[in-house]
Amino acid sequence: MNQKRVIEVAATLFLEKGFAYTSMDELVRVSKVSKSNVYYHFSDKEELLAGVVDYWIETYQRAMDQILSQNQLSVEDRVQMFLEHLSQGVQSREYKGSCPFITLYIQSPAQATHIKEKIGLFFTGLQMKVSLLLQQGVEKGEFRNTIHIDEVAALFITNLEGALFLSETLKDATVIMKTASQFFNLLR
Amino acid sequence: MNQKRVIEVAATLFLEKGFAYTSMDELVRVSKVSKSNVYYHFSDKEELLAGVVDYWIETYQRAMDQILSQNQLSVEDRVQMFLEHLSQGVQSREYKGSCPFITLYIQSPAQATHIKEKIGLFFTGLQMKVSLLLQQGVEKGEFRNTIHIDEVAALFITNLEGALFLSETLKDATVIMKTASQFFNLLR
DNA sequence: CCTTTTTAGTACTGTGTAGTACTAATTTAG
DNA sequence: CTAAATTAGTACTACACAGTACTAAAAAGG
Repeated sequence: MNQKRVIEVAATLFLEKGFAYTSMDELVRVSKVSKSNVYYHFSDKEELLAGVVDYWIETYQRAMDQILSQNQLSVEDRVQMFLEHLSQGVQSREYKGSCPFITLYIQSPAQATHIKEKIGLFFTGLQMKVSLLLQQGVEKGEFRNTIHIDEVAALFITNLEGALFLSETLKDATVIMKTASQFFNLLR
Repeated sequence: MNQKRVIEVAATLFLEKGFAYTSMDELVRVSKVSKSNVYYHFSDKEELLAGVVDYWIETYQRAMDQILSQNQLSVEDRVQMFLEHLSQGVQSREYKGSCPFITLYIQSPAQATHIKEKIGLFFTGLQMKVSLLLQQGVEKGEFRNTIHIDEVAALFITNLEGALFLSETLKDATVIMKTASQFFNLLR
């Protein structure tokens, strides 16, 4: 079970200090798992990074599935609940690594192509989920039926990612909720 | 004039390989400027990074001022011209460092607070410029006059930054134009 | 022409850090 | 009970890389 612990510690260290600026020695110190044991589970630092990416993907996937499937609520309410959840995470990390995927993607070494691909796949999957949500919203009459679902879904995601990043640079998590509510405003 | 050359070479190396993954030795090799001369102009690597950030800020500021001030064109046309320009840059760098500011911000060492602040200021300045543009668009009747200028300006920027990042992960620059045109669609 | 600035070259230092080697204890599970 | 998996500890290696020291030649500028 040390493997899990190492990943969890690395997951926050990589966000708060950066992948390149986090040494294996520090990971050992913070996680209190012996170095030999760390290398027993992960052949090198890059493999650990891959594990961390998987960790964040699973974490976010779980949170999304849990919140977004509450079909009794309006689409906008569900999305806002999820964004509130994200917003909390950003603040609890003190605006470091606001979006784990942006942070890890950009900090991955150039040769770690499989990691970048993994993150790319996550976003294409995300796009499909958002499309389904918008579809629901249109059917329920929440949004006008003249919108182009897939394109607007892409717009939602670009806005979300940009909002997460800007919340970090501006140290202000409210942009996440504010820009989203403007977005929904424009869909009515 | 070697100072300028060093900055220009570093500006692209830092985007394409990453700040932490670009060694001063490689910079010396590529720029063909002697190491002693590099350190004559920049006291350390972080100061060079600051210079690179300034370089990108000036570059983008110039491009924006030049394109966005063509008042005879519609707001949407001007913005689309600018985005086309950005899109070219992304493709010419082969989807590495799509948005220089995201890339440099996230790759800066945690203690480089002045660099992060500089980028934060750039974005607040950008927000004001976009607000003015939207104002113009409303006055010209391009956009409906019920929109909340400042909040929608924020939405535009978050979308733009997100689109730049996603274009990198998806290796598809068209999201930049596509999401922007959806955005303008929603403003009419 | 003389002073200051900019440039080059070469060799070097020191340190941070990823990863290894090896032994041995402890835990898990069949 | 036994074999395999997991964990710890300690010491070590090898190397990349930021930054320095020093000398000296060009260039620029007044």
